[in-house]
Amino acid sequence: MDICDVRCIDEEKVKKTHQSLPSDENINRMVEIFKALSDPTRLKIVLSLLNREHCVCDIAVLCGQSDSAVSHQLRILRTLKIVKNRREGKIMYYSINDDHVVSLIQMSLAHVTHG
Amino acid sequence: MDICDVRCIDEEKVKKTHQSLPSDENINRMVEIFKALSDPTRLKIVLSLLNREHCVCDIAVLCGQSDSAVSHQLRILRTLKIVKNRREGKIMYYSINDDHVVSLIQMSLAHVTHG
DNA sequence: TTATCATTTGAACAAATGTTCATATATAAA
DNA sequence: TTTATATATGAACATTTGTTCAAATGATAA
Repeated sequence: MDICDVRCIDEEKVKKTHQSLPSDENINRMVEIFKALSDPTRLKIVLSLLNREHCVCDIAVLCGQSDSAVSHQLRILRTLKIVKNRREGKIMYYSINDDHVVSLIQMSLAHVTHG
Repeated sequence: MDICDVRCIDEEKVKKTHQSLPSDENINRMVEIFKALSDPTRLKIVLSLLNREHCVCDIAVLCGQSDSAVSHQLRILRTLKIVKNRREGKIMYYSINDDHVVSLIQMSLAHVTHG
C-alpha cells in the first residue's frame, strides 16, 4: 500500500487494518465462493443438493429453470469444486463437494430464518 | 411446485427435497447477503471494518479505490444493514452492523486460508 | 460570507452475468 | 444402425453491475 501522496485521515489505524487484511489472493477466493452463492438459481441448486444427490432434470424442476440453464450453472459450481457429478447410464447425478459451503449456507439460513 | 406435466426422473426424491427448501423469500434474503460479499471492493470494505471503524477516505485508501466508488459501495452495504455510520464533524465513520456477516466472513476466511 | 474538506449523488459508460435457443455429445434401447 | 433420452455447449441477447466523472451536499474554519 502506498499512502505517501494520498490523503489519509488516520494513518496509524489504516496501517494496522492493512496488516490485518487477508492477501488479495485469499480475498479473491472468498469472493468466488460468495459469488457462486449470490445467484438465486445457483443457491437453489446447492440448497437442493444439501441432503441428497439429484439428476440435472430433477434439479431443473426444483429450480423452475430449463435443463440448459441449470446445466450452465452446474458447470460453474463444478468448476469451483462446490458440486461433483457421477454418471449412471444416461443420467448425471450431482451432489455437494464442499462441506464448508454447507456450513456457510446453514449459517446464512439460520440468520434469515431466526435472527 | 407443479410436476404434473413435467419430466421428472425421481418424483419422490424431488418432493422430499422440495419440502426441505427454504421459502423463496428466505432464499432471496440469503442471495442478498452473498451478493453483498461477492464483490472484491465490498468484501475488502467489510474486512477492513472487521476490527475497527474507519472513515470513507481511509477505506478508499485500504481498498485502492476512489472515495466516490467506495461511497457508492458503502451505500449498498448500509441499505443491507451490513454496516452503519456515525458522523463526527466532517468525517463519517463506518463500522460493522451485522455480527452474523462477521461469522460468515470468518468462516470463509478460515476455508481459504487453511483447508 | 467565502473557502475548503469529506462525503454523497446522478448520469453515463463499460464490463460482467444469466438465460434462451439451437445444436452437439453421450448413452441406451430398438 | 437408427431413434430417443439426458445432458452439455456456444453464440446471442438483454439485464445487471461497478466505476468514473462532474456536480451537489453538509460541516468546519477563516
